Amino acid sequence: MDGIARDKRSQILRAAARVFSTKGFHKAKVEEIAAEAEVGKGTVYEYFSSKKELFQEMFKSSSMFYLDVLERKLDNKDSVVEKLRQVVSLHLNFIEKHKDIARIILREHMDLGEHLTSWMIEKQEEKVAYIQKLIDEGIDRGELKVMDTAVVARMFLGAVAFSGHMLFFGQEADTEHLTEQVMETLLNGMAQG
Amino acid sequence: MDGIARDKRSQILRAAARVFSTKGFHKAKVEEIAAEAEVGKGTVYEYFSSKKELFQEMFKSSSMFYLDVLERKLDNKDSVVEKLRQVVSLHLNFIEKHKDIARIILREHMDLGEHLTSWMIEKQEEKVAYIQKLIDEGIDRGELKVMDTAVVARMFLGAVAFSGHMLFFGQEADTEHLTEQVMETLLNGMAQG
Amino acid sequence: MDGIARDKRSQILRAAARVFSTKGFHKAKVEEIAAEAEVGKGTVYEYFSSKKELFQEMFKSSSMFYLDVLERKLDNKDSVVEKLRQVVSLHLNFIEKHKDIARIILREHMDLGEHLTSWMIEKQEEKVAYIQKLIDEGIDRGELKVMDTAVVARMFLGAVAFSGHMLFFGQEADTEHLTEQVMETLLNGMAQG
Amino acid sequence: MDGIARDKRSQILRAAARVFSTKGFHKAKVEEIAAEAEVGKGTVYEYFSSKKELFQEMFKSSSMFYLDVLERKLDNKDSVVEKLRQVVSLHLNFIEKHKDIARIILREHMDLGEHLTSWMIEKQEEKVAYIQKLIDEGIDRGELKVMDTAVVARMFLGAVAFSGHMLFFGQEADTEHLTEQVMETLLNGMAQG
DNA sequence: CATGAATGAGCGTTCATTCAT
DNA sequence: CATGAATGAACGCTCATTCAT
Repeated sequence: MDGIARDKRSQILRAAARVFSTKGFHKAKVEEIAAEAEVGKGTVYEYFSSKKELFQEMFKSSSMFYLDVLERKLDNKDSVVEKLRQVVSLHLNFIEKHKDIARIILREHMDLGEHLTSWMIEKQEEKVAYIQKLIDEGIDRGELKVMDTAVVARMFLGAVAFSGHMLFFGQEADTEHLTEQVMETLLNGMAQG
Repeated sequence: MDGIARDKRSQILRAAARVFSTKGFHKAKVEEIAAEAEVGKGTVYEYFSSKKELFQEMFKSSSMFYLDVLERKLDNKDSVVEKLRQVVSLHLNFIEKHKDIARIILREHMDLGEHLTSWMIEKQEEKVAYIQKLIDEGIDRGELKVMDTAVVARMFLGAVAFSGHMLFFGQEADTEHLTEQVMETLLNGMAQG
Repeated sequence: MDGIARDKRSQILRAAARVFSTKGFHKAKVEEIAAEAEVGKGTVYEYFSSKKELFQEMFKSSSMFYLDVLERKLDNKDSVVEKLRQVVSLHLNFIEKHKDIARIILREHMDLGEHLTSWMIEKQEEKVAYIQKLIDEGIDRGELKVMDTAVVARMFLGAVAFSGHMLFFGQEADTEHLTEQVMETLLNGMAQG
Repeated sequence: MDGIARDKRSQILRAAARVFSTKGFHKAKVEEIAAEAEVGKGTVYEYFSSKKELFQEMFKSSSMFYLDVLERKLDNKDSVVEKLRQVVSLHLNFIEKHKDIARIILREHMDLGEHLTSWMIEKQEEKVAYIQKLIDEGIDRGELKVMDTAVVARMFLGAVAFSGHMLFFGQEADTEHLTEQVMETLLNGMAQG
């Protein structure tokens, strides 16, 4: 009655992550999530007022976890380049380890109604802002070139996000190597000479 | 009796693009698409056997148009770098001009049932393959460094796709400038010196 | 433009018989009947005001044809027993030759809305009345026993109708032999001695 | 909370019997059956996966009930003639008491899609086989004449089924008397002397 | 708190019927 | 007369949400 199960709420949250990531928001049935969580259908509504809220909460707690790990690890890095490398590495390792949740984060552009979408766009913009701040810092320190950081921050995230697809579809599954490839290309470019 | 209305099929296709891009697949009602196209609900089913097929056809014709323009413009370019620049430029201009359709293409990672999703992933992988081929060619010609082209092709597309978000959310709306920024960063990297 | 096709009306009627008998009333599509008749869908409505009317007219003309043959053949028979034998024989031969239409007549108890049903019940009661009259005549002539003719007329038709199922499902396909069996049993009963 | 309402499932089944028998399969609306059963539309689908299944289950449980009564009553009869008389009597009494369900069993030749029809034909053929076995037994015991039992079994059922129409349309409503009439005619025939 | 039976709004789809050509 | 493109009323079914126990 404790230990693994801890409390019903996170039990449901974990089940939701599994089901939503497999089926997507619309195809996922509340009943199935309840079954997966080994609780009654009604119990889900004790903790979450709607399917939408359940999704948001699940997404929020996943992201939070993700961002928590990120910020903790980045604090003890000096060089911005190192920090960026950490972002890439963490992102790819996160995907590798939590394919469930990752599938959702990769799908961040999902089609969902009004508030939900705007809330997710907000979340995404937060991430952009975070990276942009990092790049700005890198320019100040002379580590990075002067660039349009708003654009480059988005490119950075896009490049990292799509490179993560390799872990799903590609044969390439070594996150270490993948991180190097991504950083090398982002830092020094594709051009010869 | 001609001109604007042209034929019902493309009338519906255009309405579908507008509605699907605004509401997403699941929230879009067939009835609303019909109303938007100024035809009866039944008429939609004269031309498309299901909502799913309507979506696919709309998506297909949009993509086709996009890829058509792409391939035509790329043929008369010599340098691979120039070709890649064209890819970026066309992508961003396409977004700028067809925000409706673009919203959908940007959402390419949507959650849709079985076949639909797999079909779209296929489409995406085609694009990856196309870019990868281009990069391979660039390496052969000595224009680009030796890289893991599978990874870099994805990064390239991710960087371009996300940079396009600027056109929706950012203040930056000059595609010319945006293209330069993106290419400069991708070719020469972010690192100083 | 003449000869086989004769006129559109009967062309449609024949197609209707084929399609209705194969699919039943509800599963039959007006469009399919039109196609089968090699006319446009709209043309059907030139001759019949609704699907229901088309069905009725088709049924009516089939029954009429059936009853016409019946009455003509019965006039030149003296004995009532001979007349009843003719009824059985004609019924079974009609089934054998026009399986299409027969399938419908066998299904006379179909589920159809209000008027249609009541009209068909009327038709059936007409047949009952006809047989009842025949049996009454037979009793008057001393050929048949005194019986509750209302009941026996129905039994007679029921026995004949169901025996006709043999032609669809059973191995027995010789209508001559079948007629004898049916008449023998109806006339002399099942009981030994 | 018990007694009349018993359980929802049979509540729906009874309502279905009433509505289907009045309107037939196609004209009956699931919503109306739900209303008749005083439950929500969705509740119907808690117990039956489709309208078709609801119909089948209703039909099955009706038939089962009918055949159960039949077989129980027949066991303690010695003479085959008595058994057949019981078949007739039970059939007619069943109709008299359960006009709802009877209307359906009388309509056994209904037009319904694929499986449903074939399943009902099967059911009918079972009944034929049952009667045929009975008649065979009667012949063995010397109670009945030697006849083509496949044909006669069908005739028997047809005669009984159609005689039952009297209870719906005719003035004759005394099942006792009706049974006698039917048996007398079937056993000893219509012919004088 | 926990449950799951009951609910009904909502939507995709069909197809008889109409009518402009 | 003949046509078939266009129409929309109608219905089966799903599933998020509620609430009596």
